[in-house]
Amino acid sequence: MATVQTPRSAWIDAALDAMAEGGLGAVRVEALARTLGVTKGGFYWHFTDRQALLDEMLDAWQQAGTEDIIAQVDSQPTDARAKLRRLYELTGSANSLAAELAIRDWSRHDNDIAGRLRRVDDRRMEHLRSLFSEFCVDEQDVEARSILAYSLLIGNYFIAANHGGWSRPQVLQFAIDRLLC
Amino acid sequence: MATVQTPRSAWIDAALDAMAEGGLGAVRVEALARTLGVTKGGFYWHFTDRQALLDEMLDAWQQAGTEDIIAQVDSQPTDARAKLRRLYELTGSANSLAAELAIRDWSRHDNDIAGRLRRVDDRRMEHLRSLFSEFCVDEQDVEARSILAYSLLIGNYFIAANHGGWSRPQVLQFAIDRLLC
DNA sequence: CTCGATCCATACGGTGCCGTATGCAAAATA
DNA sequence: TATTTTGCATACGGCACCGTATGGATCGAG
Repeated sequence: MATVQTPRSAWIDAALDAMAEGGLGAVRVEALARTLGVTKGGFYWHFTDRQALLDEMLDAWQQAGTEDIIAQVDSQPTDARAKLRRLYELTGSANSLAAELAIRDWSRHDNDIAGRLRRVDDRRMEHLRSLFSEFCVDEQDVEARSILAYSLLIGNYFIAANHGGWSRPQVLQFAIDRLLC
Repeated sequence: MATVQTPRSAWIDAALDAMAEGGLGAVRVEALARTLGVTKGGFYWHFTDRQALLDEMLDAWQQAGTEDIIAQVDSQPTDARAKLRRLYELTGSANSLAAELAIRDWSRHDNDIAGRLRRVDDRRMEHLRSLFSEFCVDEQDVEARSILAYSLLIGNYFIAANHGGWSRPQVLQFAIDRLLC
């Protein structure tokens, strides 16, 4: 076979999946090896140790969770309101947010992770500000809508509540409509 | 000494503190024993096993994170808007939300935890609905504001972004003002 | 003062994981 | 075909934790 059998990216993807399902504690070398159908002998050929995998996993998450999504949203030839609605569609379908809970949890007791998370949050908030600024003049209003919109993005993923007669997508629409006044 | 030396509640408090700082993986019997200045010999006298501690810890969190806060907010003889502002003050100062990230992370791969979390989120959303209903007539508006307010509560704790010239409390005020129209 | 209950110390076996060492087979290269 | 490189298997030592067993110390009740 010309292609690599289980490339680095396979380990990184498996690590992200494990992180999404079981948190940081589930990102175990031997467990990942089992899901990939190999033993950890191969892992330590690709990576020096577990920390190296975690670093590359975080790099991949940072890229996919910010720049990739932002580029996909901004590539649409529409106005800011449509871009914001598109943003909620993308983050809802894609599972790029799946590992976020574990990473945010992780960041509380790891300064390196906290720094990465701050850069991600800053980048996303900056993007939201640029979108809201296209139809809001008051800077305080822009900042308020941005933090509300970002909180809604996070909350929609993290909150498990029911909504009586409405579905979650419906309630999400109500909230978005209110943010886009 | 007439009082118990290290009662069950001491173990539970220590467990919540460890959970808040290091997540579920930090709630270790031997580590808690070290912080309490004893050995795990005492732990296994109070609790049958680690799971029993986790159960009681979750019971305490559920009570403190919902009913205690709701009672404290509703006891004020003010209108709904003032109660909502008070809610943000309480959740900001108290560290009852400190363990939330770890619990939300935990809930993704544990059905028991997911059920507890759903009850907590439902209870909090129900409380928010009752408050917003006091000055909003439209039910969709109430639901939209409630999910936005709850998301903001969660987001304020989970999001690490900076806000340029503004402080986080300032931005929080902007957002709250917008929710209370 | 005795005695039982309460609370903890110490020591142990078992498990799951990390990282290393070494061997081996298939593929690339020459 | 001979040789190197690539990717993984296997086996091992070490560590941290869980849970158990057992003994000891302290305190209140009688």
